[in-house]
Amino acid sequence: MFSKSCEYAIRAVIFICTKNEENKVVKIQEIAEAIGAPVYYTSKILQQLSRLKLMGSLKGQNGGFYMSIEHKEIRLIDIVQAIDGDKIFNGCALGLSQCSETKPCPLHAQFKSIRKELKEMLESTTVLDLSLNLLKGKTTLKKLNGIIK
Amino acid sequence: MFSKSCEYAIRAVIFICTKNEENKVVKIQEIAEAIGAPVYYTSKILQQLSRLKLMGSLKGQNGGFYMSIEHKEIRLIDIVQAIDGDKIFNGCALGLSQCSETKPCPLHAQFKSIRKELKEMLESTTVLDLSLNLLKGKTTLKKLNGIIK
DNA sequence: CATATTTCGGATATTAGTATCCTATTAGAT
DNA sequence: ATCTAATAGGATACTAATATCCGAAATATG
Repeated sequence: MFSKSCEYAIRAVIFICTKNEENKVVKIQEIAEAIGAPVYYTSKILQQLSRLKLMGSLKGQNGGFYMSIEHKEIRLIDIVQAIDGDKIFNGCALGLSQCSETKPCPLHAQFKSIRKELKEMLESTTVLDLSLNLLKGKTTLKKLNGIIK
Repeated sequence: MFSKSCEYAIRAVIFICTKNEENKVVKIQEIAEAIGAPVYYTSKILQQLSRLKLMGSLKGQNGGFYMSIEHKEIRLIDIVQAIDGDKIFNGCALGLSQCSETKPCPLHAQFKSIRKELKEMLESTTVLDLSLNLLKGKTTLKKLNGIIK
């Protein structure tokens, strides 16, 4: 569904949200460890998100990544779009470039509602929503057990 | 969503269905040309499906691939599963191996109905359904224009 | 100011997916 | 029987995704 990069990105933003109350920054080392992803690779992905202003970053000592109040209102679709582009909800299921409403591929109709539901879900879900559920213990992220005091 | 291999596979089976009335076989050359896919690569994929009895094949002169009446009743899910496995409808959206109903990832609930709809669609759609729509001109496949007499 | 610590960004390595090539095998046609 | 046209299958090449490495830039701290 999503690329591995995108999975890492989503897991990372959720984790950062749960960790940083009032703009406290989280180091890449801690993030990668917490979400079970390779450190250097994760750093590349977060740099990308940072460049797009989907999260904040601070260089130097005591630096790291953070999600401000505004960042926490970011929708999942923005993260997905930043990393994977929009082929998931816009591209043809059979990979046909000319597929459209007027020239539909054989699966076009069947995929329509699925795409729609997926897109609406990604549009309506904020990073904050997900991080709150995580903090409440309703959901789990790799190695996150124990951060809830 | 699907791998390129899987896209080719689905396009191919649909095309073969539209072409072969009463078990007439279609050559790989014609199939690949019709669906706009590389010949050798497509042949590998169809060999895979043939080995799994998801379609038939005949060697030698006048050989090729075909879909018998029984093959036409094959569900899309069987093709997808054969090529891509079941991670699309069973795997965790965030790539977490331990994600489950009791230990859900932060996106588990949101994805539940999407997965379900996708799976049900793939389970209920037969290759024949899709090929019929194609023959009726309701849908289009690359370069298929003109085969409808 | 110097140092330590962190992200940034360019370069490289590894792996998996996609694509091609070639020989063997099969079976119809001559 | 031989020849020809097709799939089968092993081997190889190419490409994109994933993962790692390292030096540069920034910034807090002593």
